[in-house]
Amino acid sequence: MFSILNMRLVEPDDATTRARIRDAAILLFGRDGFRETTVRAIAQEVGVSAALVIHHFGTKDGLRLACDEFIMGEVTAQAAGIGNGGQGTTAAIQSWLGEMDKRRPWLAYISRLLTDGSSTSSTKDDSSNNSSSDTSVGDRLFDDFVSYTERMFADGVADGSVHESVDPHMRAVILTSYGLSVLIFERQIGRAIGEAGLTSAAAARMTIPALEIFTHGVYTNDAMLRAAKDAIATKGSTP
Amino acid sequence: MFSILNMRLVEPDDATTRARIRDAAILLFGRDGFRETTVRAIAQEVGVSAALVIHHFGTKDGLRLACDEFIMGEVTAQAAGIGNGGQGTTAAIQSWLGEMDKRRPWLAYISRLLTDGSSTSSTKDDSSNNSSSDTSVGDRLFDDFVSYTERMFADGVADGSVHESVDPHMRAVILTSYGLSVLIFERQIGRAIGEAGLTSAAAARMTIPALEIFTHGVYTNDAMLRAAKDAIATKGSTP
DNA sequence: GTCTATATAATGATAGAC
DNA sequence: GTCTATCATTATATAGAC
Repeated sequence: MFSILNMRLVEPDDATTRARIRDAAILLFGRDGFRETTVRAIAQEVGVSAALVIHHFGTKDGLRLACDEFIMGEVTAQAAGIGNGGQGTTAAIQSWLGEMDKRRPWLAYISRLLTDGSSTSSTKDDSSNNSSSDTSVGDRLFDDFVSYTERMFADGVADGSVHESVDPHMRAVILTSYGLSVLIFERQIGRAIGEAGLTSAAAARMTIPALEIFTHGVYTNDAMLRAAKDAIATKGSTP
Repeated sequence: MFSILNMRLVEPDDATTRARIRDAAILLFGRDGFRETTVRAIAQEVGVSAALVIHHFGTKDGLRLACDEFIMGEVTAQAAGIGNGGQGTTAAIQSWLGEMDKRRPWLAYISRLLTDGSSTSSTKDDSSNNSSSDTSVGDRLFDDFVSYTERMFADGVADGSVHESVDPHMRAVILTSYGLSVLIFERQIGRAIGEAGLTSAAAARMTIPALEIFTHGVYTNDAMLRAAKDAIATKGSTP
């Protein structure tokens, strides 16, 4: 669920030079950031000339676009089988934790996608919507997660496994934000427990405390909640 | 608490050129990122020459350092009076929401601080610790929040207002990550509800759904939690 | 497809006048 | 303190041979 990115573990990886360049770019962009990664560095990583990189993708930004599209294609923003605690959930969680390490290079890229900004182009739908709105690829990814989360929790409310909320949409936004935060802060989280980033060990250690929060909350009473409701309620009348 | 940054609202702002340059730098670094902001752009924002910027701070990185130190000094990572729902909490929440807009430029800088990496120097303690560890300013900020959160929740557990956790440290790390995520995703969160970023209106709308989560959780039963515990427990024996 | 130059532009930083 | 050149470096991108 939150914090869970499930991906198709890509086809027998085509080893064309173009693909190898793209993969190296994803690695370096994800590790160092877009602006700080040079075309030369990517070329060197693959063992080709910088000119060849440009030859294949036109410009550095074209390469970035190709990386974006590849990642967006590979990421299916869905919550594995870890839906609502039904049977198979235990196995699904184990499988997810086990394959964590495999996915890490892509996770770093996704993290950049969400925080770096820019890169406004779309996969292929410039058709109807050419209004000024500059929704970046990262924005679209975030929105997809929100939609998915909202739908899933609506189902949960329907079958009684999830509490109702006064504002289901906002709750979905918040939970999406929380879930993705472990990607953004993977280095810090890892450091805090002596691991090198979001390793499977780190992910495993996070699971129980996180589920504690989402199962029981952290507060034993609703004093905070009531105080906040009062604050909001009286705000309009007393600015 | 989580997601709550409280700052001293700075002294009558000194209007020395040096300070004005630093403020402009904070604005642009926060808005566009360190690498993408040029010395010339900062100079233009202030209305001086690029050479003067360098004259005052030595290098661009020196300027960044000055910004880091300024922000770290201004930010007191503490949870306003919004501690445990005691009296005064309502007023504290209102005050926090009201001053939200004022703080936004700094929040953007802090967001960069947490995600941009680099900038390894410390405020003034290079003394004992010159071991290879590269703890960035952002890392230190994150760690400070974790320490603060952990301490606060330990108090909460002691006075009965907060549930115990199987792993209090990890819980603090997770809650810090969640709290800071609203900074990182301020643009996306704003967009999701038709606001321009983390305005006070957006913050207000977030408050109740967030406190719902931290008061009741989202799940109505502990099926997920039990499944996860099983997954972790059997993992060692069946890899 | 792939390479070796090379053109071009932008940026951080310096020198020295005022 | 502040400015106007100016330098040196780096990075993207092009040209054209193989």
